[in-house]
Amino acid sequence: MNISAASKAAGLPVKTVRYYADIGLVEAPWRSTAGYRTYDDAAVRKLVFVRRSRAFGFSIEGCRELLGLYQDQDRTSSEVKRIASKRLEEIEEKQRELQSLHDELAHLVTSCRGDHMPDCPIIDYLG
Amino acid sequence: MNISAASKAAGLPVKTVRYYADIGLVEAPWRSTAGYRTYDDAAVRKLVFVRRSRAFGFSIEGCRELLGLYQDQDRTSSEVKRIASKRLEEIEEKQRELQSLHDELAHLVTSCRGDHMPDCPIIDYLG
DNA sequence: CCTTGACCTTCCAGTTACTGGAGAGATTAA
DNA sequence: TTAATCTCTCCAGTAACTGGAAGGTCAAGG
Repeated sequence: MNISAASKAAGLPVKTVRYYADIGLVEAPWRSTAGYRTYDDAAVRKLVFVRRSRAFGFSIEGCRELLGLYQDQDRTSSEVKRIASKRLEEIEEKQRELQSLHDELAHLVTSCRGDHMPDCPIIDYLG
Repeated sequence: MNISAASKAAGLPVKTVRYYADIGLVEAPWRSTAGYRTYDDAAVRKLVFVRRSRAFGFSIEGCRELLGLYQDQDRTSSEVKRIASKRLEEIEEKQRELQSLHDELAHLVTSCRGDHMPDCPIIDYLG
């Protein structure tokens, strides 16, 4: 499988697949005589794994760690759960931040008349 | 006021204040003979304005736009409200994303036993 | 056999909003 | 005078790609 077939199969842009190979996250298992990256099903599965992990907001380094566990027959589910729980806490922290941001901004937007006059509680609050 | 005094007054790192000057967001009104940036209260107020805007998640360009309105006597509150509402929608969109991410990941984490065995629904889901 | 077009390669630059550090000049206190 | 503390500019790095240039490869059609 050349890179474009692999990228389609994995649901990732070609550029990203190449990038993941460059940083040693998911390397192409072989190169053709012309130097073309050649992927097999196992490599594509790793790419999909990374795509899904990224969708959960794991960093590249987090993906690297998860991918290591994915391929490790001796892993324990507690290791995986620990990493996932950490990410879940980050998400919850972000949610709390966004919630207070939302409430504050929503309040300001509501209290702004939005007319042709310059007076504005939003600007007042920021200034 | 030299840059460190201004940065303390504005609640921003010196590096950031210099950066804002470099990109023409909030420039120092004067320079000393030695070339030191010199700030006055009005400039500090602008820096504070930018800090608060950034805290709401506005991009630098968004801050530039808001700052323009802040200093524009002829602004209308509807312009401000439009920009703030846009940001509010972005926040709400992000909240929805995070919520579904959270629910999905929380479900996986809950269903993982987290023991010494390799079997793990989280890994299964990602792979 | 040749050409055309799609594909592949590497390398470099740009994105966002800073942050860190080097090297050098200015100012201030002891 | 000297040491410490500013301040300056410029360069590089961060995260995770993305776009583009310049050039090699391959398969199909004429």
